Amino acid sequence: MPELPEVETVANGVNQRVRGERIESVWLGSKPEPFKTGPSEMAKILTGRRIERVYRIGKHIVFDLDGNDAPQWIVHLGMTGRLLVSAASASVPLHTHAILKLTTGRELRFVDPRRFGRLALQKRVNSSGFQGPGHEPLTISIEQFTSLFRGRKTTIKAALLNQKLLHGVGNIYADESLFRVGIRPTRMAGRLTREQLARLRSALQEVMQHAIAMGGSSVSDYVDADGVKGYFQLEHRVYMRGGQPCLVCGTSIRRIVLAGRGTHFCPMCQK
DNA sequence: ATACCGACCTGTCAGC
DNA sequence: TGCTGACAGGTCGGTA
Repeated sequence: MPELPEVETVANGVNQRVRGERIESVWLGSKPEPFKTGPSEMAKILTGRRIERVYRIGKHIVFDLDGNDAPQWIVHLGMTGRLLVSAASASVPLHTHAILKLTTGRELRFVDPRRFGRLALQKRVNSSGFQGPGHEPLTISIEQFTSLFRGRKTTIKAALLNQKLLHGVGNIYADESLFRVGIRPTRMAGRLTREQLARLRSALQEVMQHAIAMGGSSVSDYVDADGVKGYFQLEHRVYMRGGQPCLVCGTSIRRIVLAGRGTHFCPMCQK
């Protein structure tokens, strides 16, 4: 489900609702567990901690916890993960894998039907926290951005999805940003000009900032921390519009499979 | 080192 | 109505 704008929306929403609260008790269920750390160890470490801050790095949601040498709690939503702040009396959805009971009586719940999501504890190294695998798309400089793709013998679509280069870009925003700059997803990343890459960086940042402002894209079951849908899916110009007319020129939008993912583009507008 | 491909899961929808 | 297959926003491990 979630890419950078959706994860940002969820992280901000959770931060506003649970920042400063203490974790009273922890329930971790389901098998096989979507946990990198063993569930009993994770529950033990989380219990009693105060949540100091919740924020996004790449597609990861990072929980800063109080206490000396406290690890960070990392949540990855996978494709269908949700992180909800609910009243304890609210019914527990199917596929709930974790419940953190907070001192205010509310619960932080992790729900994930497809179980592609992951929960992990991350030790701080030299007091520096979780860094993520790649560069942050919203703040990367033009210089850094263009150097990421230099000499790369793969398609620009695959390169955009590679989390070790940029983290946070997923299938929707890769397709949407490439459409907005008129670049075909099949183009070799290393063959793009510096000028094209500079425009791609701007388009990626604009489309993601716009999506954050609209609460993310709700394509199937994405919702924020209150269970509210985003609206950016109404702004999609190519994603999931295969066979429909291009909004700019009217040509039928093509859908192909690239890097194992559904890929959408306008054969007229994108060269 | 780098890149492709299938696997991991469940749910939904189109087509028969 | 009910079955089957294709597809879904992500990542990982094995293989080339």
